[in-house]
Amino acid sequence: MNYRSIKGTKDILPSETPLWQFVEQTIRDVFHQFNYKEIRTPIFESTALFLRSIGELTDIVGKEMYTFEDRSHDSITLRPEGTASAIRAYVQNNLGEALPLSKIYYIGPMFRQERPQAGRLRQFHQFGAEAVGSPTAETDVEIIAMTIEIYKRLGITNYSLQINSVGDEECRPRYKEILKAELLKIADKLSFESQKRIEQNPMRVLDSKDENDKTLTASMPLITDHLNEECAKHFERVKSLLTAYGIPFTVNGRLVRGLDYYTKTAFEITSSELGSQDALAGGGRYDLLVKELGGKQTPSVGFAAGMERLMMILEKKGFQPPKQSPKIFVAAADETAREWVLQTTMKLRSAGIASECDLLSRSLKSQMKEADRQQAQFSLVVGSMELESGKALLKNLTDHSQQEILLSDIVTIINT
RNA sequence: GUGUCCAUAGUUCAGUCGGUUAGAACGCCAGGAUGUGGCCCUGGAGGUCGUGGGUUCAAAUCCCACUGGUCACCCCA
Repeated sequence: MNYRSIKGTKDILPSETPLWQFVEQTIRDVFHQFNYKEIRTPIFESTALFLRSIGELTDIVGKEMYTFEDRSHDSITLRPEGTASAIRAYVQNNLGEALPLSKIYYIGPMFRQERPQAGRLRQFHQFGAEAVGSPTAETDVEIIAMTIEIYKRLGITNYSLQINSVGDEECRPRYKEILKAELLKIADKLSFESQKRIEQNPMRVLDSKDENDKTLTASMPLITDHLNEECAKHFERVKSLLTAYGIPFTVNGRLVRGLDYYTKTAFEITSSELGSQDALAGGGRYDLLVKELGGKQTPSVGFAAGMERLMMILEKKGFQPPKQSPKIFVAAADETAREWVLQTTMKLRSAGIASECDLLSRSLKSQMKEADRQQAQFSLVVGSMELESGKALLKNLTDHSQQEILLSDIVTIINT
């Protein structure tokens, strides 16, 4: 094999696209029912946008971005996530001037250069939504409820929702100092990775998977106990609304997301059906990002979710998307009928009926086999006899029944 | 980026202590008294055994490197 797709990228084959299309349609249906409108942004942006929004110290920016210089020597990056582009577009196009609240969604490919593994690709697909312009807890909960509605709609029930509040620009730095001081006391006992994080990203240490780190930090102060009044109130409101909506959740005071722009609410949905990459979706509030990217101070909430991970669960459950098969296969019994068959197939298609006929000059038996393989609902065999009499047998391939029909009526018969 | 395991028809796999024509199932193609699919029967096509080196009289089989896949770490969708 001479050429292969790039490591960590995958072809989505004709046998798989029906599932993709079905899932995408379900997602769009939910978004539209929550009145979110689609935004489509370019899949590459200036590198600076991601540095500024995601944060220079995050893993995404530090070691995962596909960054290159184009022929004009501009630094370009393939988007590693969707929020930065969406907010850039929001600011650039002054969407905030047209409406007090913009509810937008996106769906498409993202790129991160990591070592591939189960549930992790270099080109993967995310869907997500942003509610730009609302500070209320009601909006946080709408975003969470909408995410969950998508999984519910697809019959995925085996997930768990974890929430946290990561504070705001006032209480988070204060908490970070307290935490840092505690961590420094035991720094030499922590894992190498955690030691590196104490200075720049101390909250990450609490999120470490290292067993030893976990026990060492078991009694460390949590951000949820150090929120200022506003953040604490907001968090309480989120929790009580979730409860009121009947959405189960657990509070995880150690939850930190991989992007620096989150404030107040952060959440993650995980599934035990997945491998060690078990996050189905994540999101939260980002009240500072719009201003950071040159817009007005605009409180916002959003989430992003992985398509592939969602589909891994559906496949595991044996989920079958609706079939995309022709309604009728028109077969030619002999050479004289071939032209009629072609024309009739075209006529059926023009009438909006998915139809197929033989293009390989094959025997009638082969044509019938093809009709079966394609899972056509009906077959119609036409030869010189039928052309002469103007009648033919229409066969239902599911229940094997046949009925004689007038060739001139074929379109209306199939249409009913 | 580090590590694990793996690499044989289109697919999933078998292939003994290295031994000469590399197999199966499914799929694909063609037939089964001359114009009807699915099941069944018969026949057929299809593999430089991932690539390159090495050991050996002899390598799909043993060794090394590379490439790719896989899973895990890290991190996350």
